[in-house]
Amino acid sequence: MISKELIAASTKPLVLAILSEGESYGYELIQRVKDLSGGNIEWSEGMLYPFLHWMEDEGLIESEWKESDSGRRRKYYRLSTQGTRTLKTEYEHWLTVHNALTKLWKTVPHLT
Amino acid sequence: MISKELIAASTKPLVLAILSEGESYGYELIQRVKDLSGGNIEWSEGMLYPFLHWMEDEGLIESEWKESDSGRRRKYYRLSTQGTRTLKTEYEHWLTVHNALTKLWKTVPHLT
DNA sequence: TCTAATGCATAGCAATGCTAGGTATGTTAA
DNA sequence: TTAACATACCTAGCATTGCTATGCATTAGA
Repeated sequence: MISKELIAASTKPLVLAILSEGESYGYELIQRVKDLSGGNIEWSEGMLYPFLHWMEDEGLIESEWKESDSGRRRKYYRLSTQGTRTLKTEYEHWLTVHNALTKLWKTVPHLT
Repeated sequence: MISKELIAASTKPLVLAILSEGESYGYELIQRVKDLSGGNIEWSEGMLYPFLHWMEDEGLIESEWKESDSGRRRKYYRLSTQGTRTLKTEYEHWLTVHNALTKLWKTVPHLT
């Protein structure tokens, strides 16, 4: 069970990176991340929807209601210019921390 | 400026990994992490000390007051057996998330 | 026609992060 | 001498926030 801290830290970069591939909507994002992580990352709707609203308020993503072929209405999100920039800094910050951790892990016996 | 979410997610694995090299104390941990990260990760004392107390309560680390050669008293921490186990699961969880992110980042143009 | 899956939304409060403030000692420079 | 800085640890207290729990609506399948 992945800690809520790690979930909190990875949600923004994950959403931004997925949307960089093309538009998507809440429900699909949840499943995409579950798939990508082999079932280890499970977002709840109550966590993701408010977060998407917040990201939109921050100008990182833009939304549009659309009718899917099934007739169901979905709120599609896409990256804004600002979101694309933020994806890059999120990537850099993650690597900064990852590199610090990697240096340490290398010296730990029986870790890998 | 690294987000508080990313700081929160990385503090536990960083402390555990540093202590796996040998005992250390609060003030030194703060500097060690600053060094390791090229100055990008700056822990505050008000954040770290309560966290170390919490880790000790959880049984991840053990402490001992000692007199340093300079005559100053320091509270030295070392990994417990439980802490060593937790270091391993923290490592695995981090990699799970890191791998999911890496898959996505590979397809993003101009990211690297 | 009942259940499960899809799909979005938020009130409300329990939990918590960490700012801001405090204590104390050793060292260096003026 | 003594001021200033670095070292070293601690916590009260509360503003902030995460997300559980719940609700609504539609479509698919059994």
